[in-house]
Amino acid sequence: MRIATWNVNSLKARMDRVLDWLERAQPDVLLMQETKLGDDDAPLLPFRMRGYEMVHHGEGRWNGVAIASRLPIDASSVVTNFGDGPVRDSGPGSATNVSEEDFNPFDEARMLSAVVADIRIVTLYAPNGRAVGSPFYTGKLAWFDRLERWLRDNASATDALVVGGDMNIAPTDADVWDAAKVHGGTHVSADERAAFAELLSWGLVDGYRSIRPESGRFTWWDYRAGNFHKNYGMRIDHLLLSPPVADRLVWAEIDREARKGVPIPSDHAPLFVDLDERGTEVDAGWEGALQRIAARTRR
DNA sequence: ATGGTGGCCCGGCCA
Repeated sequence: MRIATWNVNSLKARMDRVLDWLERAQPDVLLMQETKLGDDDAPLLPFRMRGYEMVHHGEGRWNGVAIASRLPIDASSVVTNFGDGPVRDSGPGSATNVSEEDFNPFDEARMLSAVVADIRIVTLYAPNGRAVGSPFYTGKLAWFDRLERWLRDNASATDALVVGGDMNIAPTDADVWDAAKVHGGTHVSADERAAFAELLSWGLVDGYRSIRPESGRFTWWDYRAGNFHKNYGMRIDHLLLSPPVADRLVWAEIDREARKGVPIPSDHAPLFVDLDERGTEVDAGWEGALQRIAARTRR
């Protein structure tokens, strides 16, 4: 079973790239972020024609998250915005921006979850934060607090769980091209990294890092200044796996090819994990599962 | 050191 995540930076603008990638990479489940669509504009039919159901949670002009799956999505399991109610409409004709004082990441379409193949999938688009210490940064940290509370209240690390997406956090200095150059900025601050570490201490495993120890592997590169070609990037997109899922992990990869070419693709590359075909029931072998994961993880 | 690019939709915001 292949589970992927990709910040597509406008699903409308990237439709051809995304559909081509589905054909090439054959993910069973694709978590998407920054679709920049309202739900009424979600392109359900083109995905359906390729065998993928899609659930979408959007607001119009910005943000927007989705799950596409060629395994059945349990419609009764869908959760949006941490179950906290509707998000704002940022589509045409609506207010186009909010002041710092009015910024509230919970007004925005950043969280969608559904159960697929007995695994609870969570697709996340974390706030960017803009500048350390700004209200947007404070809101980012509050948003991670809400995520952690939602996990505590609605899930257990003994559940089969994949929490993925554009987290906008590079967990360690090995996840950025130059720690000195990014020091002081968002994505790498101590508080953001603590929020990420909190997810791991709750019980989630960083799927990619758990089996890929090398530095210099990124999921995002700024469009500007030829950063992609210089590999000036950050590993800010993640697939965090609860132990029953992590125990099935056989491979993880970032498809850098998808960041290349014309017309220009998203500034993020897709990340995927491959799981073996065992089920996710590990009750009988829980300790063994944890030991296998620990033995495999090299940090 | 600054500014570089690309999405939204058409002036400026957001990443």
